[in-house]
Amino acid sequence: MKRNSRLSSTLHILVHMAEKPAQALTSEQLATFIHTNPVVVRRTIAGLRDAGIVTSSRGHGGGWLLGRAPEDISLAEISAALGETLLPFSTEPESPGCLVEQAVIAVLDDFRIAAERLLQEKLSHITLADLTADFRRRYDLIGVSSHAV
Amino acid sequence: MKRNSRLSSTLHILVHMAEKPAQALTSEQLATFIHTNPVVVRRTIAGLRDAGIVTSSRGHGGGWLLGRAPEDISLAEISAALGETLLPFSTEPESPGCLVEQAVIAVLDDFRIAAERLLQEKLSHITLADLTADFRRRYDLIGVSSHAV
DNA sequence: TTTATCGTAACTAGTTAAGTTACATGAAAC
DNA sequence: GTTTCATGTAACTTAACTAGTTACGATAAA
Repeated sequence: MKRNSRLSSTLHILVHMAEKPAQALTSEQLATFIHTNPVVVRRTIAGLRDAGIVTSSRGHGGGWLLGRAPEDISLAEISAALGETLLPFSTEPESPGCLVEQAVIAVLDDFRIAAERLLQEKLSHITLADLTADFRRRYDLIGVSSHAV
Repeated sequence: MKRNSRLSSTLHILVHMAEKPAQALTSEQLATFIHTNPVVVRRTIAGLRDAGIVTSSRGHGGGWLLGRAPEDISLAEISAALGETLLPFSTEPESPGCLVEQAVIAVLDDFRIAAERLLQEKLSHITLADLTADFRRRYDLIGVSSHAV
């Protein structure tokens, strides 16, 4: 799993879970999907469990399941549950008392807050169901072309 | 200079330059503003010179000057010149051929492109002049309160 | 009781970016 | 023309972050 691909890796995992809604998938299985380690998976999606997006169960036959219907899981929630920051730049003061810095931070913070709200709004309209639908389309296309050839 | 604060540090520097439009400021001076090393400054704002946002001159009396009026320098240009990525997540394929991944990347890429355009648009409306104006307001406020006390 | 699974702490390794040193290049001042 | 002051840049060091790994306790089904 590369740097900065936690969101896409997590979505990858979730689509697989959505495709097998009745079957608990183990961290081991999920890890193979994104070519990584089971512990990394558990660590990465621990936040999703806390947010109710997925559930986990221990012991024999245990594993991971979606916590609710794919239509009710938005990318905004997933991103937030991962603790991802939408905008990469920081606005932490480094020279408290410097008026120039204060002005810079004020303007940048205004932008950051507005931008974050905007991105969150956009992400809240994309659901896991949209992703599975897109996957299904691709899957069916391959099927058709296989028949054709 | 902390991680991820290249944009705000650079803006800090630029406001100082805008406040002394006739005086070439050395990397040494700029470095003290943001508590770092002259070489780090040169490296950081090298891209701004290539973009014409600032100019530099060597030798005795040399240093850095704004390349044009603060009203004509937008945060969008500055951010771009720094090589900053507005959105932090990657959409690089890691399992080419996996339809799930393709679906995830497709949806995420659509979002990323739209979001980037949106952020850039917003940033293009904020200029260095806005920052200096904000600084001036704060500066004058302090002055007034000093008089009052 | 055994086996399969998650939860989590602790450590290792790889990557990135800042910080630093060193020196060549260029331009003004004397 | 020599000295001084600046940038440009390569090369190295250091610090921080994060993925990856190992280990083991807790839990639940067979």
